[in-house]
Amino acid sequence: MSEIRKMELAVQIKMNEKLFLRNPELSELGRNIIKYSVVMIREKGFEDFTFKKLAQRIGTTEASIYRYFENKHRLLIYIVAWYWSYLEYKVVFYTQNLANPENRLKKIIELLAKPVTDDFSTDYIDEKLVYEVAVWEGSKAYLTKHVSKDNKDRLFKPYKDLCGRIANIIAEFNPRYKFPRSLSSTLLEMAHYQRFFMNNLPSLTDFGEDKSEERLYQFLYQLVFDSLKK
Amino acid sequence: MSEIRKMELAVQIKMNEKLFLRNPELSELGRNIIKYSVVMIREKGFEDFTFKKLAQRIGTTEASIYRYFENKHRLLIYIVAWYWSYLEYKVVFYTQNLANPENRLKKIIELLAKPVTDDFSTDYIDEKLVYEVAVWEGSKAYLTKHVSKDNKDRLFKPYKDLCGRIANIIAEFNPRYKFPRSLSSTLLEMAHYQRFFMNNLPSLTDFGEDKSEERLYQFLYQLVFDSLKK
DNA sequence: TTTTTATAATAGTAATACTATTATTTTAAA
DNA sequence: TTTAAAATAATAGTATTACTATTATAAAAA
Repeated sequence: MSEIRKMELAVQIKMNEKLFLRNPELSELGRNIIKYSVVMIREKGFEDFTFKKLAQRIGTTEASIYRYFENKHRLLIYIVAWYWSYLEYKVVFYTQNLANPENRLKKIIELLAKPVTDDFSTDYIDEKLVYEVAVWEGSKAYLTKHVSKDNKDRLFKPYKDLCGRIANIIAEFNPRYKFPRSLSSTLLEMAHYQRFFMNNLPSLTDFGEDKSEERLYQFLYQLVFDSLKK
Repeated sequence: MSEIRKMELAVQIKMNEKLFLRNPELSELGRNIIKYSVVMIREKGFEDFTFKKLAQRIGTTEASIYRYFENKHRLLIYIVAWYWSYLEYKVVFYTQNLANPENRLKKIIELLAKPVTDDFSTDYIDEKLVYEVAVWEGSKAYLTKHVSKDNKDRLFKPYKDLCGRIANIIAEFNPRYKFPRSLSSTLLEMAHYQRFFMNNLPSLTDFGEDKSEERLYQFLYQLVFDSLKK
């Protein structure tokens, strides 16, 4: 039974061609590159992660990894893009049955603040680790001098799509609110940053002592709905 | 006259000893390291910035720069810490004469959203450039595997101090609001991120087309005061 | 079966991030 | 004023990183 359900819910994220040189999904080596890069970036941090170390870990060579990704920054963008696509998939899945925008928004905030309940099988990718990589390293994907060039290549499309989708729900909930997109990106960023602060720089938050996911949720909930109260 | 006023308002930021190996303020070479690292990080982005290139630019050697800073990441932390200290100084200066917390908060949001009016002389540091470095590279100061170790060395104290100061004003304005510190860090982060988005990933904001600083200000103002309405 | 094509490994290079040692300048003591 | 000590900076390295050109091997097609 669980086999069948797993197959029904199996997620296949369609990735933009510009994100890679060769599609890593289509070979054992490629899938290993994704899987273990996520593991190692989490372990070492992005700065200490190198293609050489990854190659050693998965029993291949640096040059072979370079045939899949131009460089390690592109690989990071790939992972982060996968994460946002995956999250959008979840958002769509869990909100499609909800009638009014208020409930949809509430559900989204819940997904953001209380993430990663291993609900979809994504074969070779560990979604919990990808989430952590997104929190710790996600901003580095776009905080570069070549952000505009990368943006033209649509590398950030998954993030912008999700942001736009949430902004639409915000606008539906309160059409008179002036900043739906900024509120949406604030929600997305703060879901990550407040969690990072809670765990690592707790005095920047009000839920550092008990590291309470519930209070993080409440903060985001209030932030959004106080802004949208009519 | 302007000479005298300049002297009166000249800012001397006291920096934590752990931020450097040798105090760069105390030598011509040290001051050049700070001044031109800010220039070059802005020009090239932090990833492409190296001590070697900096050494060439200011006519010294790599090894000499290493006598001041352990590595380029520590130099970034120094610059960002200087920025937050400078901003806190400004906050104190511009709010000391304001009686009620509402006006103080309003002033702070103004300072954050409409920054860098060359009001204080800071001799060798270009505050406009430092602000831009803080926006583009600031998060990289703490988004590392050694954030906790760095935090124990109090490297992020200036950021946490400013965050705490604003949180206190928030709590004074509305003592029943539950998340003053998280709202404060959200305000600080979003002042940077929404500006970065506005200029580089405009569809994540609602002020991308006209790049309107005024609307960015309004967004932050509403975000804070809608949360604090009693 | 042979040829083509796809894929991966070998063997490099230039640049980066440092460090140990030596040289020079400044300061202080004799 | 001279000499010794201390502070400061430069030289000359090394190991690692980020990448590339070329060669080898395996798979698919003719």
